[in-house]
Amino acid sequence: MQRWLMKTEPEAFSIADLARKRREPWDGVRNYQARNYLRTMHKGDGVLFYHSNCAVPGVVGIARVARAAYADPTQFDPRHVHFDPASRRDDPRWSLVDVAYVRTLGRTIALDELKGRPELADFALVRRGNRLSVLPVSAAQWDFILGLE
DNA sequence: GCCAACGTTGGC
DNA sequence: GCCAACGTTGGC
Repeated sequence: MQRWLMKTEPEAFSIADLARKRREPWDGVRNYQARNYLRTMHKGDGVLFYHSNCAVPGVVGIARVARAAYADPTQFDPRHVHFDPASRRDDPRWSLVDVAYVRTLGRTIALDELKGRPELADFALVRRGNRLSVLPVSAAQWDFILGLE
C-alpha cells in the first residue's frame, strides 16, 4: 500500500462532504506532476485528506483510493470549468481516481504543527512554495502525522 | 485581499 | 529553446 496526501479547499469539497457521499471521483487535477502521481495510485492506497486555503489548513481525515486512475470526464465537457479543448478522447490528457471516506480525525492536524518537525524535513507539503495538490507520503511520515492526533 | 511562488503559454 | 507575461495556488 502506498500513501498520499490530497489537498482540497473545504468550501469546494470538504471531509464532511466526503463523509456524506462516502465516495467521490477526484476530478479537476490539471497539473502534470499531480496527474502523474494519480496515475501511479493503486486501489487501497491511503490518503491524508487535507484542507487548504482556509482558516486552519491541515490534515482533517483519512480516505483511501477506491478506484485506480481513469480518464477525467470533465476534460471533455465544454460547459465544465475544467474543460480542456486540447485533450483528445483517444488520448486523454487528465486522469482522476475515486476516493472513499475512511474517517474524520478527532481534530485538525494543522499545517502549523507540521512545520519545523525534523521527521517531516523531506515532506514536500512543508517546503516553501509548494503548490502540488497531490503528494506522496512515506510510511514514516504517515505514522508520524497521525501520531499527532 | 495580498502577494510570493511556481507552472504554462506563446512570441521570437 | 529562451524568457516575459500571465494565471493559479495557497498561506497569511
